Amino acid sequence: MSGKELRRSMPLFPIGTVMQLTELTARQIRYYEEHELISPARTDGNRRLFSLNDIDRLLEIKDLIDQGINMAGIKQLLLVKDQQANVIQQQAEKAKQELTDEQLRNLLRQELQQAGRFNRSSLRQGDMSRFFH
Amino acid sequence: MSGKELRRSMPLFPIGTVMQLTELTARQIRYYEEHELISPARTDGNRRLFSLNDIDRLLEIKDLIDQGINMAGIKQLLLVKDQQANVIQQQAEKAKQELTDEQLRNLLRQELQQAGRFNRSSLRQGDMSRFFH
DNA sequence: AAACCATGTTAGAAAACCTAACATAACGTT
DNA sequence: AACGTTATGTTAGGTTTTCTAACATGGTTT
Repeated sequence: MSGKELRRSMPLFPIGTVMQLTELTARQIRYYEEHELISPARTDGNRRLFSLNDIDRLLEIKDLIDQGINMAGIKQLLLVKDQQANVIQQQAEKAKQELTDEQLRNLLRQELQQAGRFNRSSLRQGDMSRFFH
Repeated sequence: MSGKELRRSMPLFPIGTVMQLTELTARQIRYYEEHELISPARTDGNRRLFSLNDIDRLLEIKDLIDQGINMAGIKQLLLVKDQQANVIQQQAEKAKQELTDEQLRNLLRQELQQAGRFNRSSLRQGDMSRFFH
C-alpha cells in the first residue's frame, strides 16, 4: 500500500468539483461523512479535500442508495468490501512472491468469485476511468 | 481528441491544489497564464480550474524555467511541442486504420526519434503518473 | 544607470466552503 | 391516523480561498 495507493488516496479535490463529478449535493456528501461512509481529508483551513478513492466511494454509495439501501446497510457493505479488498490484496502480494503457479491460479479464481458475489460493486471499482485517461 | 483527451482536459483542480502538486506559487501560475503559457478554465465565479493537462504543462514550464528559458522561449517551445503532438497523433490514427505493418513500424520509429529531439520534455509527458495510479 | 523580467507582497472584494439549525417529504411503526 | 425516523433541502452567519490590481524588489540586459 505504498505506490499506487498513496496516489489514489491523495487529497486533491474540493467539494465543488466532487459535486460535479458525482452529481451529489454538498448536503449529501457531508451527510455521508457524518455517517462515516467517507472520511475526506481537510486543508489547514478546514475545507474538505477528496481523493480519487473518496470519489470512487461516493459513486458506490450513490449506487447503493439507488438500490434502496440505507446508511447503516451501506456502511456495512463498504466495510466488508474494504476487508475483502485488503485480504485479496495481501494474498495477491504474498502469492506473487512465494506461491506456486497452481496456487496462483487458485487465488485468481477465488478473486473472480468474490468479485461476483456482493452485488456488482466490484465492477464499479475504478470507475474514475470515466473521467481520466 | 474525444475519449482520453476529454478527460485529461477536464477542469478539476483549484489553484491551491495545483500549487501543492507543482510547487509553484499562485503568483507564478497566474503570471504564466498572463503570458498565455496555460489557459485554465474558470468556474462561474471566476475561479481558475485546472486540468491534468494544465498541470502537466505547468511541470514542463517549471522545467524549462529551471533551464533558464524565458516566457517567450517557453511559449514557442510549448507551441511547437503541441503541434508535434497533433501531427503525431493524427498520423498515428491514420496509420492505425489504413497503413501497412511496414509503414506502422516506420511511424513508431519516427515517434521515438521525435520524442528524443526536443529536450526530454516528451519524457515528462504524463508526469502526473507521479500522483496517480 | 535605466529598463526589464520574474516573482513577492499587500489590500479589498467576491466566491466557495464551513457548521449548525430548522424544514420537509417519504416511509415505517405504533 | 398520528408519530418518529431518515435523507435531504434551505437558510444564516462566519471563515477560508481565490480574484484582480497595484506596488516592491533582486537579478539581467542594454
